Amino acid sequence: MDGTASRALKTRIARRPRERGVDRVLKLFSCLQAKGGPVRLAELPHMLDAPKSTIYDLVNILAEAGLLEIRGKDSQIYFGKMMHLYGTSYLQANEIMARGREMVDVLARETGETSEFCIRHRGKQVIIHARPGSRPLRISSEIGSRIPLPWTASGRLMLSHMSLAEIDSILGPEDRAMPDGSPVDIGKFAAECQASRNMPLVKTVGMINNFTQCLAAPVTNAYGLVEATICFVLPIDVPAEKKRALEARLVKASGELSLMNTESGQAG
Amino acid sequence: MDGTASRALKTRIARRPRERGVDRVLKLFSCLQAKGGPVRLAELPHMLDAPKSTIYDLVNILAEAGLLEIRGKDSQIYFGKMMHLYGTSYLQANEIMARGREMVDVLARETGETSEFCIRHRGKQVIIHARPGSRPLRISSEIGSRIPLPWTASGRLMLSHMSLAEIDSILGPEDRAMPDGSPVDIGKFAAECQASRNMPLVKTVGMINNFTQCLAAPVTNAYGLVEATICFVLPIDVPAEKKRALEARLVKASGELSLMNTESGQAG
DNA sequence: TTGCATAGTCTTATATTTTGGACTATGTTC
DNA sequence: GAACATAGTCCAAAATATAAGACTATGCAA
Repeated sequence: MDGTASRALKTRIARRPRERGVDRVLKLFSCLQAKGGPVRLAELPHMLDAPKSTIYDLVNILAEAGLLEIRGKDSQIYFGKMMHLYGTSYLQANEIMARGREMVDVLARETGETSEFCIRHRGKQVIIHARPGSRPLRISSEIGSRIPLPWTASGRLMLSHMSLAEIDSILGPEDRAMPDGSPVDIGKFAAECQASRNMPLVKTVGMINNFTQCLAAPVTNAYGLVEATICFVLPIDVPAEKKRALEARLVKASGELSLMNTESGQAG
Repeated sequence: MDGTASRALKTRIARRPRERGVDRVLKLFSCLQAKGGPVRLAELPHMLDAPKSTIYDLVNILAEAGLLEIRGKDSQIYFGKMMHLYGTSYLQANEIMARGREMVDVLARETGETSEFCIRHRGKQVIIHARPGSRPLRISSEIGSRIPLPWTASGRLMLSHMSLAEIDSILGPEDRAMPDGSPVDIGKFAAECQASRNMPLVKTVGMINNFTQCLAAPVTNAYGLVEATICFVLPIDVPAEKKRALEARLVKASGELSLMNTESGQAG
């Protein structure tokens, strides 16, 4: 009506005067996850930059459904029992994830090193299970923490089957800078991803910080796609021999987890 | 405007011409949970009695957010990785639930009997973790299955702190009939609930069917409220001595799980 | 008690989501 | 290849959810 781009504007640009309930809900979940613990209901509208009436309405609906819980006289909000139940259902339907979690526990116990199980969500890797090693050094690997894919070995594995265009479309603006702020060269990064295709193990040394290195191995589904990675996070100065042993152990773990059904090898 | 009950009608009666996105999402989750596994996307509008366009739209949004996953060329829909992550966050914030799950595993291993961990959701109990016993008999205790509260010992415990009015408001129409179809006497049921208050153990024999009995013990939070129950599901003919031993074990487990902080005894 | 701050409820209008249904795409059968 | 079945996309209109903000409730301080 008013110009050339009226349709385009309509899609998703600029924060519109009103936002969809579902979108608000997704942001709410994401926010709670980021916080890592209960948040006061009265604080949520501010945190989400959303109207009070909307948030009170939605939270009540979600709490009624058991996806959220409201606790105490100051109405602390956090995930609810149904969220847990649905999450459990996911695990039951995805054998690979359930076994990955267990494997992390086994590896950490066996080796004493910090072990993680990671998946991809959009342009980031998400740690869905982790077990700290017995070393004093505490490496920041909280469950749920998100790291841009270009920062990690895991990230390269999880993108290894994708084209440059796909990779480019997946990375958000905030995923295109390295920890030191320097921009990611997408072409080079995509090449690294593709180079890691079918590799049993990828290592990055000092990429996130100067004190740690990471060993990552792919966990593939029945179609041969990398669904997750299993990793060790190690201090930079691990003795060479120990490192070699850890690498071998990780590759073995990866192989045990991966579902490489020969029959479905050419199904995808 | 048009009569006495216009406000009341506006609230939730009759399926309105349109339904809210959030409500559709909740029904979708519930439906997937009930199915217990992936459902074809094209089938969902029919299953949910919802318009195609709406479901396709919502599913895409939820899949993009990682709460659902779309798999294969026939677009199988099921819960996604983020659902699992959020569910895990719930567990981390609710120590009691995490320990309850572990305890079920311990009890089942130790005794060889079917053990369950249950919570309440509206007028039903929901099994959030279960471990089948070593007996041949398979009792229907799938994780996620829902049973009306009046059918179980657990149900009585979980309502034990409530008044008749509260109990009445919680039970939906479908929760007011026993397995044999006979209606529940709410007054009598509420009395039974209140009688189970502070009981370390409640038993029901042959209530759901004639072949099983159930032992249930309360798991209370820091405020002394019953947040969950831990149970044994046994065949009707367990030797008396064995039964006594199981009862004792369950009470012990219940005590270990329950958080009865003396300091917060009068906080609620 | 008054005044102030924080929390939560309720109402009404408008901006937008939901919806029906037409349309396209894909695959299967004859 | 035509006819059909199934799956998925797109559009414009109507119905209603979101949002703004007034309002009430609660708690605390002076």
